Amino acid sequence: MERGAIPIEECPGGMDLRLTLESGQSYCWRRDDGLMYDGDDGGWYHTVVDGTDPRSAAPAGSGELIRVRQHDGSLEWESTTDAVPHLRRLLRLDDDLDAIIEETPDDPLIEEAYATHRGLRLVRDPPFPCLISFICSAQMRVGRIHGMQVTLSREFGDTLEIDDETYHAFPTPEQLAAASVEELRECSLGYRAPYVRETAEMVASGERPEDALGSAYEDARDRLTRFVGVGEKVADCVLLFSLGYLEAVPLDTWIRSAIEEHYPDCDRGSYRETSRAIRERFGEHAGYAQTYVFHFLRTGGRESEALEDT
DNA sequence: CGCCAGGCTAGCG
DNA sequence: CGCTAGCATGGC
Repeated sequence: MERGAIPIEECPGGMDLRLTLESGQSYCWRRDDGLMYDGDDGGWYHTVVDGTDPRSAAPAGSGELIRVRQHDGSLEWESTTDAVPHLRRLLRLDDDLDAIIEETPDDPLIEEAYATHRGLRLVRDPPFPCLISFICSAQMRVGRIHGMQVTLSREFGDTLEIDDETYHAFPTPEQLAAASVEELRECSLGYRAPYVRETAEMVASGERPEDALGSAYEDARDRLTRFVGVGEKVADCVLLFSLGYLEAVPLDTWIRSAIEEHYPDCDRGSYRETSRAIRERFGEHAGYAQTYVFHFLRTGGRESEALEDT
């Protein structure tokens, strides 16, 4: 495997890998020890990325393994390829956190969240895994959403054998579309199983989530809701955590309670209008403020400690 | 046991 | 349009 390191100084505004990968925005990374939300700084995370153009008829098993940990002032990586461009893309290492925080409107809750979890970056997950993982997220806890993605990868994804270790890629649309609803239910998907299957079929037949790119924000959100199991909230998650719409603010139960408590004037009844009001309040990079506030509220304002298991 | 979790769909008025 | 019942599953 190739190896390398990216100094944290090259990440404007800093970087906290554990916060970034365990704050409930990405379900595309695994800890080596199999546990999320536990363990010390310095642990290794890994993911498998497409090694080929997704539009080509790629042969199975063409994925690239990327392993990374934060250690000694840098992001150390090991990979079957040059991981640097992948890490820059997936972890948004070029985002200037200082500038983003500076441009955010003055607000006590946002400022406390930024101060507590400094170094948390948004992610740029691959579109299909992001879409499926947030379809699975409906009425589900963060730890279990992660477990569902692990199971889906193990049951339906390609297998990579590297240095006597076994890694699983997230299943392709074709692989998930070929699964039966019963098989998906056995992965503890519950009533989300038919949603996942039907959406996988749609993507396999050519309607891809990344086709929303280029549309204005609300048009892109409307477009994503064509997928089965995708409403406005899940669409916002895909826009923010995969497609780079940094103004998206997913209105989940935590943010709704924050609106009720801290921004009651932003509650306009409908999702669309409340979304407009809170985006106006949070500024140009509203999605960054949302992600910090979400994690801050979900962890009860604590700086860092073990949260949930599985 | 009841309640809740990064909600959505279908069916109603 | 808006409103709501029903929906699987597991942890506390």
